[in-house]
Amino acid sequence: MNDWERREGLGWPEASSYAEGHGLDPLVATKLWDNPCWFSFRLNYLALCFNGPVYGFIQERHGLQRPEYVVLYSLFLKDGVTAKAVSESSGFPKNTISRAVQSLLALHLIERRADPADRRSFRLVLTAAGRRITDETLAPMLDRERRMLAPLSPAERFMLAELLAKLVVAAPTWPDTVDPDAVLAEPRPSRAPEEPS
Amino acid sequence: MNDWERREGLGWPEASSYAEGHGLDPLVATKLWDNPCWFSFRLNYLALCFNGPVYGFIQERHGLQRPEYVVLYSLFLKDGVTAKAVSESSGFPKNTISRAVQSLLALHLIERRADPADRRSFRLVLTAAGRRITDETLAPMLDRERRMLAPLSPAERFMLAELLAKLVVAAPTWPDTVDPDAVLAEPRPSRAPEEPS
DNA sequence: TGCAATTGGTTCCATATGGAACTTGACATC
DNA sequence: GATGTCAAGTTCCATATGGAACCAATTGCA
Repeated sequence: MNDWERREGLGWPEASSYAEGHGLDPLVATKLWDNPCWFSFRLNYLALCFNGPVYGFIQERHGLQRPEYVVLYSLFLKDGVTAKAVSESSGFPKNTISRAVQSLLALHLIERRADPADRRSFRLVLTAAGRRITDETLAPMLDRERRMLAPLSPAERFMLAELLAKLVVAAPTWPDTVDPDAVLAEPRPSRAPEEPS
Repeated sequence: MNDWERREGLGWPEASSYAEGHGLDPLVATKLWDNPCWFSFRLNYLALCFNGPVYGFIQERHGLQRPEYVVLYSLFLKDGVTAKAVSESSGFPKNTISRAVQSLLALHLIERRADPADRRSFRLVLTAAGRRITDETLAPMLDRERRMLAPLSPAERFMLAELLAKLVVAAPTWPDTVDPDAVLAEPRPSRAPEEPS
C-alpha cells in the first residue's frame, strides 16, 4: 500500500510481496497493487487476456481480421444495423469499419440493403454463411469468458457485471478529452459523491 | 433478458428499452444487456474510454506513442526493470517495446545500464526529463479514472478493485489459447463453483 | 427555395504494428 | 569444455491502422 492507493482509498494488505509464490510477474504485481491508475491497468490487462486468444483463434480459423469479426458479431447481436453504429459501439474508426464491411461483402458474409429513410446509409445483415461463423465462434468465446470469470463466485460475477454496466451507462456523460490541468489530489478530501438515485 | 443471459445466470430487469431516454446508443445497449459475452464487451468498451483520451492527450502534449509511454510509465512504477518485463506486463510484443525503448533513449527520457548478472538484458531507468513527463501526466490520468469511477460509491469502487484484482491474479493460470471445441452450455447446469479458500 | 452545415460512408496515404528471422549471451547436459 | 537449447533484444518487412480529405445525401434555417 503506497501513497497513491491510500489517497484513492484503496490498499492491499499483502502488498507486492504477494507476487512471489503465486506465479505472478513482479512488474504485473506492481502495476496491480502499487499503481495509482489501478483501474485502467486491470481493465486493459484483462481485456488483453480475452482479445489475444479469441481474435487469434478467429483469425486462424476463419481468416478474419478483428474489425471484420467485430462487424460480424455486432450483426449477430443486432441485425440490420449501420456501419456508423458498429463504429461507435466498438470504438474502431469509421474508415476501419468501412474497410471491414467491404471485405465481408466480398466474402459474402454480410449483405447490405439501402435504407429507404436515408439514402446515404446501409442496413447491414448477416448472410447464412456469416451467421454460421458467429454461431461457430460463440462457444469458444463464451468458454473463454467462463474460464476467466471462474475465480469469482456467482454472486461476485453478478456484482462485477452490475458495476461495469453502471460505468458503461455513464460513459456518454464523460468528456471525450482529458483535463490537462487536473491536479493530483483535490484540495480538501471531498466527501464521497452520493449515488444518483 | 435473453437466452444467453439466462443461461449465464445474468439478466437485466429493464432490458434494452433502457437505451432510449438515457443517451445510450442502441447498439451499445444491446452489447451491454443482450450480449452473451457481456464481460469482454464491458471491459473493452471501458478500456477504450480511458485509452483514447489519455493516450491522445499524451501524444499531442509530449509527442509520445502509446508503447513509448507504456515503457515510461512502467519505469515510473518500478525503475530498473527490463524491456522483457515491460513487454509481458503490458501485452505489447517485444519488438514494439524494443522500438519504443530506442526512441526513448534517443530522446534522453530513459537510460539503460548493463545488467551485471546477464549481459543480454538491460535495466531501464528514467532520466530526470523522463520523470518530469510521467509526473506531469499522472494528474490528468488519475483525474480521468476518477471521473470514470465517479458513478460508483466508494464501497463499490473498492469492490470493483477487488474483483478485478482477483481476476488479474488468476490470469497466469488461464490457457493462452482458446478451446476450439468448447460447447455452448455444459451438459447439466453444473453447481456454482465454490470459492477456493 | 436556396445555401450552409452536418453526416454516413469511402478513398488516400503516411506510418505504427507485429510476425518471423536473426544475433548474442546464458545455461543445461554430456 | 564442447554442443544443443533457450532467452533478451534487434532488425526486416509486409500490412493493418487511422487521420484527413473527400463525396453525396440530409438537415437546419432564413
